[in-house]
Amino acid sequence: MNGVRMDGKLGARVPRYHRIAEALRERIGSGQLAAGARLDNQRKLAQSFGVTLMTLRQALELLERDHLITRRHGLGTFVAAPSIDYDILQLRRFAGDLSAKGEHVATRLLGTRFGAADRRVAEALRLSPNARVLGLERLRLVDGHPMSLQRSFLPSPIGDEVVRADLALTPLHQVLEFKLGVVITHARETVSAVRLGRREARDLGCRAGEPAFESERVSFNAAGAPIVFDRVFIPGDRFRITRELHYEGASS
Amino acid sequence: MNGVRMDGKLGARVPRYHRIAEALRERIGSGQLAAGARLDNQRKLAQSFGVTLMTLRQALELLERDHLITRRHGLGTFVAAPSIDYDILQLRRFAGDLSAKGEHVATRLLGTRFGAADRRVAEALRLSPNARVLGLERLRLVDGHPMSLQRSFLPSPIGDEVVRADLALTPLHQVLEFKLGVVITHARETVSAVRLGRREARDLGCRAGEPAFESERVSFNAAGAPIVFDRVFIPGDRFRITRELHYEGASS
DNA sequence: GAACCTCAGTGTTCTAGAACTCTCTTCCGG
DNA sequence: CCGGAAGAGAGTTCTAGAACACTGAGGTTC
Repeated sequence: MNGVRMDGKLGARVPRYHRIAEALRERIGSGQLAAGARLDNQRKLAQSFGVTLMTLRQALELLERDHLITRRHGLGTFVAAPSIDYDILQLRRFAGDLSAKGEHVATRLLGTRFGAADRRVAEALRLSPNARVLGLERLRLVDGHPMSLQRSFLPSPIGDEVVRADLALTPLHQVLEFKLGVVITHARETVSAVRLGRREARDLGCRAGEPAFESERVSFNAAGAPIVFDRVFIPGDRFRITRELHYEGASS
Repeated sequence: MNGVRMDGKLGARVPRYHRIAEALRERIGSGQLAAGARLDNQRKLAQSFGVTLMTLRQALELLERDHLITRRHGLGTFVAAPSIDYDILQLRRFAGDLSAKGEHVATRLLGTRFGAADRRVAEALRLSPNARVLGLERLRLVDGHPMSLQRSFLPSPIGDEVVRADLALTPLHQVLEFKLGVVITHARETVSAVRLGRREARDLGCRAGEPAFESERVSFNAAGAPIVFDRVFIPGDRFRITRELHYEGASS
């Protein structure tokens, strides 16, 4: 990173197996290798990349660690169903979380609209029912595939400012922080398992009735005032929550 | 050829590099290798275990993935600082310990049975596929209503002991701790959203196809050996995950 | 029909090196 | 005193196999 290797001769000192993994990642990302498809067997792959079996396997190792493929002894190597681990212990935000794993994350703004808050939104934001709020609808894409549908609601004073920013380019939390000086310090999140509604399913490119996570989150600033309410839908086959638990019991 | 242990059929066939990782894990766990200590260099370690560098490195790979060691190019291999995750530790279990909330919780034992481990179970418990495991099926009732269906799997040596206890009366973790001296110190849990199968729905008293949480958990003892695998189903309308998030001054 | 056997295809483990890179220390020339 | 060169010690990448183990399919036997 810092040590800039500009000396042309070596240039790319990326290990062979990294490059192979990259090439395969490409094939998977581009759809050339669809989810569930079986790759060539390892010996063939090794030969086609001109490396040893061991080297190829190192590449597969990388991909498996990222859940891009699964290997099954005696059967073959398969493109994994797209599914993402959300390490619930890491409080990093969604986008940051995934990009840390080397996936390409994009956000598509589906629309913004002022309207009346529904009951849950009003309650969460401590507004009177039917108060005017700004609603944002965004689709998160991971490697080009829809991952989650996010509906955010902001109280109209804040919303008035936010709506002037280019949300297609600037993440919401940056708009809040740098344009409005509002910093989110904590949040409360509730996750439940639901059936996808028709509209949500359409936007997410799957069938209505599919099981999904629904996460409702209220974010607060340091003063404890609610700033934004998010409702996120994530199809169950594209997402997992993992966490580590530590039981202390021993010394008590 | 090399000391292959042909003992019986159970648990044999553990790859060399797994055993080496286990041995090192032991040294680290016992304090023989303190945090921050540098291990022998890889070639020496390989020699002392009587394997090739490549094989030894596979063992180190495992340990690094578990954050037990860190490797630094040009410097050496070090026992990792026990840094990770002090804070958030919600020690309560995901599906357990609802009793903390004052509800009346009961457990009904639906059945116990020895059988062959399925792929996920075998993998999680590090057994060979189709190894014999004890399966327990339990229904958790909160205030008399079915809340969750829990299927637990234990390796047969442990299962043999467990099955003699009166699980209708004694919680599993107590049986493990007081009858077998096995203490669960940590676990890894993965939660996904699924559709309930017919059998599960029947036991839980709801309709097949309903959205539900599925939690898979592997519990480990202090030595890092997997002890029990749990698969829990909870209908989506009966349960929510709630958590508080605190964003530190991370400037990213 | 059920249970067993065998076999081809595929992933997994392991060997015995060789060459390379990275970090730090030491030493030499200025 | 400073700055670079040299070297030692450590991790990393890669080769060219060989032997082993798992899965599923298709026969064979009872």
